[in-house]
Amino acid sequence: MRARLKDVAARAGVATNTASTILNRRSNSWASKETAARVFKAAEELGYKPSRAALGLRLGSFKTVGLVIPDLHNPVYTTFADLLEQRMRDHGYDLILEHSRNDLKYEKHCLDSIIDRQIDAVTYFVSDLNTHLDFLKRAAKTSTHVVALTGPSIEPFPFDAVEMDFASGITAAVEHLLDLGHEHFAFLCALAKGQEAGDRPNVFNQMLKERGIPENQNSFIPCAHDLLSARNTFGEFLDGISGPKPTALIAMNDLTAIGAMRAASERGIRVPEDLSVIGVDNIPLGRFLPRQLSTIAQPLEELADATAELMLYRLNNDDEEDSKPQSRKFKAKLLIKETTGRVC
Amino acid sequence: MRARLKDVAARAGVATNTASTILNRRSNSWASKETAARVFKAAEELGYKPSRAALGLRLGSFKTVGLVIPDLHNPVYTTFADLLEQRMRDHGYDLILEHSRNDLKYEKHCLDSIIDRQIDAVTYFVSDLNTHLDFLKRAAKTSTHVVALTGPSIEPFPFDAVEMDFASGITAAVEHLLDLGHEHFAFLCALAKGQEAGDRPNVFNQMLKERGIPENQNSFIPCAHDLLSARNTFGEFLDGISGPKPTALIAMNDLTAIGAMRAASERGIRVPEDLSVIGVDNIPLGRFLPRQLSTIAQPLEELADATAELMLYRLNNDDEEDSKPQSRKFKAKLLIKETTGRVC
DNA sequence: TTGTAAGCGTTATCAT
DNA sequence: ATGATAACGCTTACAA
Repeated sequence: MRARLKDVAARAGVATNTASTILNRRSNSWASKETAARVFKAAEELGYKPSRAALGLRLGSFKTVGLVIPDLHNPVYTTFADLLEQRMRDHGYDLILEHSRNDLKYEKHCLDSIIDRQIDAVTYFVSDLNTHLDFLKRAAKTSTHVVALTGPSIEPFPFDAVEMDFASGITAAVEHLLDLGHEHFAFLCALAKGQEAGDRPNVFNQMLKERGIPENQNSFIPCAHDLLSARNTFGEFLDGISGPKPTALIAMNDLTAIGAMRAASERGIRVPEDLSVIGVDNIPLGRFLPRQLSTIAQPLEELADATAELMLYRLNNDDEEDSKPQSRKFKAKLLIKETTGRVC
Repeated sequence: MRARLKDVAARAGVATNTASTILNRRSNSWASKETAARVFKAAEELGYKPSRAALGLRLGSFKTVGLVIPDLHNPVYTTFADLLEQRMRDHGYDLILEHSRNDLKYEKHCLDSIIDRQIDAVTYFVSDLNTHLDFLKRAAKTSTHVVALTGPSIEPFPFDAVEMDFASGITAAVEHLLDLGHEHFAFLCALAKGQEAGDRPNVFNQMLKERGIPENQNSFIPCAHDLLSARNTFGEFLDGISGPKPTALIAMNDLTAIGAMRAASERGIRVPEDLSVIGVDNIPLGRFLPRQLSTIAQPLEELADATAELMLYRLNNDDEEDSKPQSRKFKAKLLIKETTGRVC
């Protein structure tokens, strides 16, 4: 059987609590060096590890934070998870990773599971604010700290948030494509299951209209988050198109950009000669494709830093519940690589 | 504050243990429908969730299993993790995912952390058997069940194992390349930090020698697991080579194959015209590259099935500690796609 | 310096 | 049918 503190104490010939005090190097321990040494030795010999269950029960915390990502297979999220884990571990917290499979229903399940576990804090990518406002409130009730990873909000966000603004990056991308002479655009938008496109098409159309491109020269193509869906959706779009094909594609994430490029290549469409492609995320993989993927980059390290910082602040100031929600804002940057070119 | 069972009982006007019995639908509960309904209602209203900490302490288990993967950024592992998670969740177990960053030292840390958490069972990719034989023994002591994901072992493996045999797949790959007329081979081998190449080069040389290719026409190139290392290592190899360049490359995993192909493309070497490439793993991504990646495929779903099955068997038969270790064996299969071709 | 005892939230045993 | 009570392993006053 697993060794308990009691066993360690017995073997060292002290009382249980004495062993506890010594092992935790509590300041009120005036135990003799000798005694302390005996206890450490006993713990070592027995391979003693404190029971997380007992610790959790007694201390009311597992020293663990949660991260819910939409997609375990998208490198942008695993990269972020990795970064955040390192930062939290440096401060003595474990990170539990859940993934919601790009499904709003399942996301709710993940968040519930996080709360169940009495995790100290959670951070997650907010796909739809309304859907989760009730979660945020419930989390607040069980005193689970939340840091939301979200788009920019106009009103002050009612919870701690790391806000990522893609708008300027997308605008820069469009303007860069216009400079290259492109006039026919496609916009591939990865949507979670159960998520609506919302006003994204309008935003896109509006942006182009302001720059002299009429609405009938733009195509808004909703698809799922995975490679296969991107390939199929964009492929079917290409096959079904009647007028002139788009010469420029902006994909809402790098992974779908890769899927779309495959669909193009299957149809003899060359990138970037026939089609310029810009993704979003700047996943490491993008730099290792035969053509390095042009992309709108998220500053992942800074996002992880900010997230860790906000979490740790709450974790360390558990008392001051009333303090104002904080937010950190970041902007995406256009990164031109090898999948964009002048229109032929 | 979070609602406790005591609160639910109070609100329903019953004793704590009665509430427990009812909520868990224990068979000895002869509670009246009325009482039961009241308890369920109270639990609902209070948003009652049992405390994992208390449950863990009382039941001695968290109904959780662990999976340690070498690399969170390699789709083959996240795919496996996803599959295993689904299967375990179907049987009421949560999956905790750790990644050891392809570092033998850190892997040990991960495994320790798993044991610490009083997790019921753990499965992990054995990179080096000797390094971890002591872990396996220690796990046995704390009655943490282990299923090892490992290469084929000659002697019966002393623990439950899912054995993956790549040898026949690699042989098939070599023979296929020979059929295509290749005579100069490179072998890119991803090694974990702290891991030795062992007899891999010899196995490789021997296999080719038996088929008429002298040793000086083979290159064994060790590298790390990541894209960047693969690109740099293979790039430097290409730059430094004096005699004829290899026309065939077998990379020990798809990710490094992608990195190596990038290095080739940067040097104007075309795939497959100038260089045939075969990876290992059959990651989904491989099918969405401009050239679909030829690969040696692991049957991931079957591996996940087998792993889940072995784990669940131990979990459900906690008593029969003495029963023999079991193993399930699988073979990799060659999958020819678009990155292999006749030598020009 | 060390020991005693209470308590964290739950389940299980035994009375009632 | 239901209720007291002990126990899981640990920390932390407080007493000695």
